[in-house]
Amino acid sequence: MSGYAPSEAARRSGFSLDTLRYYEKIGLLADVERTSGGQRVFTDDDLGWLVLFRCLRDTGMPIAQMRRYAQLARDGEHTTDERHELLCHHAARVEEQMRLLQRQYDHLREKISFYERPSGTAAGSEAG
Amino acid sequence: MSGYAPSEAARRSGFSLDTLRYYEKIGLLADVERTSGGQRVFTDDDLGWLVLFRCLRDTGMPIAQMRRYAQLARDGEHTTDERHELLCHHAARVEEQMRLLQRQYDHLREKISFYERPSGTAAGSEAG
DNA sequence: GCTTGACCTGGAGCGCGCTCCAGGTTGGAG
DNA sequence: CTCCAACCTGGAGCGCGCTCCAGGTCAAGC
Repeated sequence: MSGYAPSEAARRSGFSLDTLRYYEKIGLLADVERTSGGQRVFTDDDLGWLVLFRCLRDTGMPIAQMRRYAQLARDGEHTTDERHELLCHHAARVEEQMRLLQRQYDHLREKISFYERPSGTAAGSEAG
Repeated sequence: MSGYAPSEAARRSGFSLDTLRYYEKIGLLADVERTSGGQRVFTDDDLGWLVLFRCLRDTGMPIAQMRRYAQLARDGEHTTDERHELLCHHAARVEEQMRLLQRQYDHLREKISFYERPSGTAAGSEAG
């Protein structure tokens, strides 16, 4: 149930081995277990963190902020308010990001439509 | 109507002066006009390109691909099919990007909800 | 016991997209 | 004519997030 070799953790999380080591090195993952010989053993809990990191990374959170979040979580229950706030601020940024992406996607689609309509007028400057 | 000083072009495009120079240096902007003394003069057409570059950049297109598009446009009418295809492929990637962003945003919102619901069970591993 | 592939460490290197700098030139206001 | 802010060039440097490397260790299968 728990206790994954590095390669298995990489497969399940979608992060590379190097990235897993890197995340530990910079303090995103802390206290990763080891075998007596020193090889890493990832738990389900670690995997849960990795899922969260993927979510935050895919939504554009800088690593420094993920570190902060992880540190707060390690600091205990009394940091829940701050963690909550951190995630909410991030969510707001993501919403803005989604709006911008949608807007620029619409521009792109409009641009594409000029290549598809009969052969008419070139509306915006060059690049028709 | 046309003929903007660098600072004005920067203001209107939202790119920094350094970025405008950089874009010219790497061949995104070509044949930017100059005064007799060598200072740049940006045209409405240049501004149009910059608007396009911002759209492509904001949607995550790598600069190498923007260069390719710009070069094709300079190469003339017979490249319209290829340009169209390039933009369509990019649009498809943007759609995928939007889906991923939405999915991860939903995860994030779910995570946030655990901080907001009464005080119940910690569903996903740690980081509650 | 031996082999072999997965794993370890510390540290250097990379790819991207700018950003900054030094040292010199330009050009419009007064 | 003088001044000074805006501009020029070539090239170095940066911040991010990994990614790769050398040289060595571990552990499961035969």
